[in-house]
Amino acid sequence: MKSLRKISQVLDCFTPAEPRLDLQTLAERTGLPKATIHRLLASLKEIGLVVQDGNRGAYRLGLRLLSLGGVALSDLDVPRYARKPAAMLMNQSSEAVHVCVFDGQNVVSIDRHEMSESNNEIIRLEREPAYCTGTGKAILAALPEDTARTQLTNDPERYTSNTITDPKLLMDELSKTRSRGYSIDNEERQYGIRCVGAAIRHRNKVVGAISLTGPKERFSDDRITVLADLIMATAERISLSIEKGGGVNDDI
Amino acid sequence: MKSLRKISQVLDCFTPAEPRLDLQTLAERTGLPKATIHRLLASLKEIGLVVQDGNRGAYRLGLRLLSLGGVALSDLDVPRYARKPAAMLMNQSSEAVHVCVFDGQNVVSIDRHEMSESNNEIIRLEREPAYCTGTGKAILAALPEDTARTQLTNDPERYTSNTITDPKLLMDELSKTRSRGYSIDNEERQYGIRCVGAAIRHRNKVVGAISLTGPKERFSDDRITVLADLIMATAERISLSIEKGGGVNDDI
DNA sequence: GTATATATTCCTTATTGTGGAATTGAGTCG
DNA sequence: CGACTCAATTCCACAATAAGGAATATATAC
Repeated sequence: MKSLRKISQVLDCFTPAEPRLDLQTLAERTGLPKATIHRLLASLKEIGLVVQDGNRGAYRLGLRLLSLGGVALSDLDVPRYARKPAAMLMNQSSEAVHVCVFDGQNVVSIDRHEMSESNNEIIRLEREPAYCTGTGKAILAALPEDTARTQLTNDPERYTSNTITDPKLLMDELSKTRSRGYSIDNEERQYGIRCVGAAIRHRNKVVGAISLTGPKERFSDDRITVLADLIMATAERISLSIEKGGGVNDDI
Repeated sequence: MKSLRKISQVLDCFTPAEPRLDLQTLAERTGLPKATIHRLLASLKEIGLVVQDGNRGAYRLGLRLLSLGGVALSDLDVPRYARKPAAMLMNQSSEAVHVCVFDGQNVVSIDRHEMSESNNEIIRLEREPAYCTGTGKAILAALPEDTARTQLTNDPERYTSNTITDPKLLMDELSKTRSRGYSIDNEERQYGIRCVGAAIRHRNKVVGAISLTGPKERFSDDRITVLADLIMATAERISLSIEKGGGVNDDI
């Protein structure tokens, strides 16, 4: 179904940074003719995946996507079982905790626990790039090698000078991560920010990951070793409780 | 685009209660031939909106929907501005608070504040039926009459003996809600549960709603009057802060 | 009031989706 | 272990449907 691939391209143009786009921009970004995009958008509007401001205004994604996403999420065990251990981990470490789910294709951040209750940011249901985040790398490392390689096909974007973009080096990094048991993000996504992450498993398959994030000043190599133990213990506890909880879900 | 309508039908089959469906079930529910659905699912799988267990297993919605939903949500002001007032409202009333957003088509519950920190349930990003919930009715009542009528086309499902399913009666109920300034859900969605709700506006357009929910024992008619004042004040405060916050979003 | 930029509609062609029927594969029971 | 059953998957001839260049309508700027 060729048109669906076009639709996918169109949907991908919308990002949290640019949630509203006009026809022209969409045409430029996708390289598709305006008439085509217009028709696609009209159809997407009809089924509620896209909403248009006013009658001739900008287009944006519809909330139906959110409720459908809620259905996808409700099927997973990770959010349920990770919530409390994640909160505990935050208290133990005094650092920000992130929880991600993985359904075999996407790494999505679903929960965040922070010490400062400023918390003026809503939970970000963002798709995280896998190759340069604590959670993402933990997940990639826990995948079978060839699956991981597949995930790395689309060429990685560089965010900082530390971002590992060479697929070969990335595979090496994953193998290091694997033997270590935890992942490290050393300012690969954002300058000044380091992470430690570990995979959450169910029936020997990765279903998510958990990570600690903080400023590099607090995340010295030594402290990372300490945090790594906490993270791995937490990930292990979550994995076990999913297993015991009879979690029949997350079966990828 | 005819196939997109079919895709919409397929996606709608998935619910939190039944997040995994096999081809046959989908064929029965949609009334479409299996070959057609199979092709649609293959395409949906390709773009990550649907995931399949193993190679021949059940289908379920992909997390890409969640990240796309996150983009849709990130564009709205309500979650940002409603969070704190909602928490305050919970403390004032000692009842559970719900926050919904509305993008002109969908009413989606995005936040919930409860006293009991048992909180073993993740935020439900569920689509709420509009015609029988506190938030939904508040939103419908705040819409222009004809828009509201349009929203009520698809025949309402009956959840309890109190559910108002007759479109005519619903329109009356909305007009009552409008003059009252707040909505009441009197065990219309679930036996034993009552709600009071009020709309959140931006530039004179509804962009969401907030509600208090509780057991009917605690939600006597008298108490509802008291809670209604709280709810309306909170909704008003949120509306104002969106307005002042220069919220350029939520412009429907 | 005119110019310009942008969204929208039109219309013909051939590309693409359609779905009944046949096939393949996975369990299951004797 | 081999036949049976049930569902998922693939095939393919047919026709409906999406494609997209060009024309038109609408909003905004000047």
